[in-house]
Amino acid sequence: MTPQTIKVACSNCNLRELCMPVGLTREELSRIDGLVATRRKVKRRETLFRNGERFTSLYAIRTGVFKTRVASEDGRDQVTGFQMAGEIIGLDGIVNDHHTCDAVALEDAEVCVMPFDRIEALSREVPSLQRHVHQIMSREIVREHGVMLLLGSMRADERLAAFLLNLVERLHARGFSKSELMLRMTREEIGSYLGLKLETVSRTLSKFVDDHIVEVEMRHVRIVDPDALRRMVNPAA
Amino acid sequence: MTPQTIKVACSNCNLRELCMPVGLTREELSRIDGLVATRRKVKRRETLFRNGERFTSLYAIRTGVFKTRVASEDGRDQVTGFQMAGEIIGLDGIVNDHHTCDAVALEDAEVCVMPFDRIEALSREVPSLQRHVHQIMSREIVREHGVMLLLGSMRADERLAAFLLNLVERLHARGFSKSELMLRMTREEIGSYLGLKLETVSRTLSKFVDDHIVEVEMRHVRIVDPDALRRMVNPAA
DNA sequence: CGCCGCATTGACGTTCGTCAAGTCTAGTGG
DNA sequence: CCACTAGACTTGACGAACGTCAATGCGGCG
Repeated sequence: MTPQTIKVACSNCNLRELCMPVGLTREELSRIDGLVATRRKVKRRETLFRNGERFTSLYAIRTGVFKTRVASEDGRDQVTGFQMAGEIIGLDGIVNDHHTCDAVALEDAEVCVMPFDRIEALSREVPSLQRHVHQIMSREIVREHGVMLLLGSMRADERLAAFLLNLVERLHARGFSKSELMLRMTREEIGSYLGLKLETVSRTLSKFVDDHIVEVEMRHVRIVDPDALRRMVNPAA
Repeated sequence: MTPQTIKVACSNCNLRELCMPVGLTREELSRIDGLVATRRKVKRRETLFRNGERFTSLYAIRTGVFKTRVASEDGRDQVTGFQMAGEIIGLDGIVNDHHTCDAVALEDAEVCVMPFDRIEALSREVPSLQRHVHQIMSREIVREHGVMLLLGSMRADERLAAFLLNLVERLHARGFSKSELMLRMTREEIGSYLGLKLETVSRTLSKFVDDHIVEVEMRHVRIVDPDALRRMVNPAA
């Protein structure tokens, strides 16, 4: 076994508790080591894939944070999500064999490239991988339901509260602080995701600071009163 | 072959050009005839499944229109989609073995019940079915991206225009008119889907009538100037 | 025939977007 | 190393779009 093959093996990956191999037995895990064809580095501001490009692979994020965005032919665009280590992107490309959104690295990043025909072939042989692929897609559908609820029925402060709680929770699952986070995206990108203008994001953040709910120094956010944020998202609880 | 088995066979279904069997060969089609365990009738206002219920099956709509909705613990709820003949619902339940939204019939309806373990088993044996299941899920993800774009960046009139065009296009694919449609949902349900209040939906519809873009008689809508609607959704084109 | 849910319309208020000015920061090149 | 610059962020004043509240009309169902 060369160092190279060790390097791209899921069975050795420190993200295996979060990523593709979750819930697989040791034996299944070794069977899916062939999933990752290669790794790919993506520099800050560069795209992993773009709207219109041919779909070939799903990507598991190893390091870095991405945004995905869709655009209508006129200038309008919408950030559809922010993705971090262990999350899978590219699912949009399956239906028409071409991607329908852009994936842009918000910082230097690295992904595992998983050719989709390999995923499908292995899924036929490893039922728990098949189930896992279905779960990943279903999870994305459910996540988007939540975003629709947010965009369709929440005020600016509620949206931002939900956003911050979601980010810090996902970071915490990756071993980072429960209360402190470094934003990898601009106010404008946050606004695009939340259906707000950047000025509204900025003003709302400032209001949170005034209310001693968070402390903000540019991209660095410390959540002082998480319960206040939770009450905004869900007044009942 | 009893009449009963004929009745639930995909290979005999008049929706096979729209539904699960799309793109399958005759031989593959006969292999998936076992997919549908049974049919189920759902009366107007009744639910096919509810948030929290155990997930067992996907459902292919044979007749009728459904809405799906998510709710937060406080009263807020959001219609996440309207589904009609040939479309598949229940995908939200895969990830956690429980449904996370409600599916409500907007008129008396009938669905084909497809137990998910059967779908997975057959998918392993029939690659084109496997591919098709993946496409259905990916299509739902892409659809939701479009809704996010709508909710995040469009004005009320643009949202309503996009909604009407989308509905009439899907109805046309099912053999109905290109320009006339019967709404199966209330103004409030449309508003919930579009992130608007029912009064705004009503006012915006009235404005379309004043501008000779549509004719409206309660639930009955006739699209007089589809290009005007298209220009609202996409000013560039 | 009467009732109730659905829809329309108007008056008014709130929230958020727009426009503009000014500050801060990080990165670049002298 | 520092000055410069472009991009990112903040803040204020104002206006537009949409929500809220309320009155009224309409139509289908029992």
